[in-house]
Amino acid sequence: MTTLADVAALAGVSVATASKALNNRQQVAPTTRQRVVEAAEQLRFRPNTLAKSLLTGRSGTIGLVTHDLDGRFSIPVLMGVEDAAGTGKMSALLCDARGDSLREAYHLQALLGRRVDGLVVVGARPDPRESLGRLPVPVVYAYAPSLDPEDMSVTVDHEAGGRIGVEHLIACGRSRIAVISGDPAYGAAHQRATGALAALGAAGLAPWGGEVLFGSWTESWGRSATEMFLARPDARDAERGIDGILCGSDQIARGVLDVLRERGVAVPREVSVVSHDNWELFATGSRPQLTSVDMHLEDLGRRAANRLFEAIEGRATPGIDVVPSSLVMRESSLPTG
Amino acid sequence: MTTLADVAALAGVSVATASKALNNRQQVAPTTRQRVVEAAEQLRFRPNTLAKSLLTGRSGTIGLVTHDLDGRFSIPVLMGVEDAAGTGKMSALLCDARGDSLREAYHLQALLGRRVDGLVVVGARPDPRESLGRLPVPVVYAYAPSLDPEDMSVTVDHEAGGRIGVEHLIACGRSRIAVISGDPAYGAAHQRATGALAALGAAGLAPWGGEVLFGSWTESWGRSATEMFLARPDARDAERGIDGILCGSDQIARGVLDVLRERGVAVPREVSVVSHDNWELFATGSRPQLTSVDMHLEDLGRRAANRLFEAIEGRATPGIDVVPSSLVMRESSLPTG
DNA sequence: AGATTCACCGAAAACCGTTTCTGCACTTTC
DNA sequence: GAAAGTGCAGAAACGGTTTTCGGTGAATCT
Repeated sequence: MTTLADVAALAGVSVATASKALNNRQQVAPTTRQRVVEAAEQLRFRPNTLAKSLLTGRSGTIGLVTHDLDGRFSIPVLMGVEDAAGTGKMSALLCDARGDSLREAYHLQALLGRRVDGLVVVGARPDPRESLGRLPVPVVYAYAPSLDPEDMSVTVDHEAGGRIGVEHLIACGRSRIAVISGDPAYGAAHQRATGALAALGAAGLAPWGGEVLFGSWTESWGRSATEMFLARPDARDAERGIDGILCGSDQIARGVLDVLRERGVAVPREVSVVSHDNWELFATGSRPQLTSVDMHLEDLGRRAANRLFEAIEGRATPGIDVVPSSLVMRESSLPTG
Repeated sequence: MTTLADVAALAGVSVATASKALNNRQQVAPTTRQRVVEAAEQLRFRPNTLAKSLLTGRSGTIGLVTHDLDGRFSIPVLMGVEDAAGTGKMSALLCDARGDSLREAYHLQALLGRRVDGLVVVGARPDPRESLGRLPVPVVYAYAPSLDPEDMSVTVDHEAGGRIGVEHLIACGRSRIAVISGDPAYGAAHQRATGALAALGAAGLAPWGGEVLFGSWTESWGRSATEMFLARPDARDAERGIDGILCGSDQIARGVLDVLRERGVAVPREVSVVSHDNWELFATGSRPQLTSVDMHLEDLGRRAANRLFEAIEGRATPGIDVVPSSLVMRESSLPTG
């Protein structure tokens, strides 16, 4: 690897001058600058970031600790962070703790040893997590917020997501709306349900069947729940039957659509279906394509990164930042007018 | 951040002794070593990796350049690399070039500036890619091999995958096997088909319908292809009809299953279905669950990383390393006996 | 007792590549 | 001929780790 000294030697100047020439500083004659630049190109000189880090005390790297790299939700967040870092001359060190706090601690130590300027911790699920406590560098919790309100967190507004979904169904002229949520062990399942119930209540409605159903995030649960609904005597009644279903995830919706199709229920004419997550592959692969609530996870990742960069600059902003969701409309819901 | 000097001061020794104590060197009395270790723990001392890197010329980091972070196939490879790095005291700097060679070049420069010890380049699709040429550090191409045979590459044996799939169907007692491949723009689509045809030929068979169908990797194509097959007059003939289908991907298989189900074709009794990729979510969410060829991508990533580490140690091994696939059996194929 | 050996430890320097501070020489201007 | 400015080089600093070398004291040997 060529060093600045090599460049300086080739250009016939001192390292000091070479440094100034390459960094567009004053006190260098244009011809000299030119000679240095040419020498640098000729030698394919790349300044050693590590050495600079020593001077500035900044490594220009952030630690990216994830908990389910193979999961559906971490990746978009990661992409957002990586994108924000790349445009800001920062690089991200990737670590996968796989949900294990021991692995997390191990990676944390390794990252601190590398003198990362900050950390983004991406949770495996949206429920709040234990804080890492005071660390020598700022930390932003993404997706899963920290339990400590003094920490910086960026997360999703699941309640608003549920509300948006129902409001859209109502706007489609639906009023007998069933709600099939996901795994009750997840806070998000409840929050989405709460938002949905709030929107129903605001319109003077109650969920079809009287209550929200909880199960799991799977297609299989979507199928079971739908069969349970259809088993009720008034399910397909023209006046009192279901005319809309809000699903806790695209996978659930996928199961729902399968059963509706099998039973000859027309979607969206007879029943409109709206789901959460907007997982392209599921949402566009199904028949009909799914209207779904998008959490804007990549945006969430970008925000997390930018907040971290601000904190590194000394402008920390404690508290939870909530990224609003929005609806992506497709065929499974039929908007009126 | 605490330095070695702080630790030495607290332990009442010199930095030299503290260094020797913490690095298990000779010339330190056991009691002294103990004092130093305790002081280090008390102060949460983490040696500055950057400072050491300057001395040794090794940064202990590798660059991880991916081309579709949100894609299905990069992630498992990434996980494998990250896992191998973590156990080997290395860290991975993540970059997403998003299929753009300009972005790739930019990230490459940034990584070289950070003095990474090596690079793993993960392709977006399995087709061979342009070599990056001679770089000051070793490079391993993962998933998408390099066109230059002197480079180090680790990739998938798609032909064997196709063979394995057909051999399994034959072992299930099937002999009238249709092959629905994916996007013909992908080499993998052809290689999988070639392997399938070879296995059929070895058993004295030809694909049902006379040829392999190419389309895209989508569910929609799986549905269309199946409908085309079923539209033939002898499709469901007891003697000459289809009794097995090999699909180019789980998504295609998903579409295939949907149509078979709609048409009342029993899977696996009447027709056995085998697919590629073993994407858990698709393979286990379908009815019946899919038998699928697994590419062992995480293993591929681990191999790539380990080969890179060997190259960094000076033991480079040019050439293409092919990771064998294997079958994961589920309900969609009915093994006999 | 005096000499020798040895284990243990500390001071100081080297080291990595870059930036920046300080000062010197030379030129231009009044 | 003094003052001001320009262009450049030398050397320190950055933050650690490691190494070299020499010194201390205790134990062993003569």
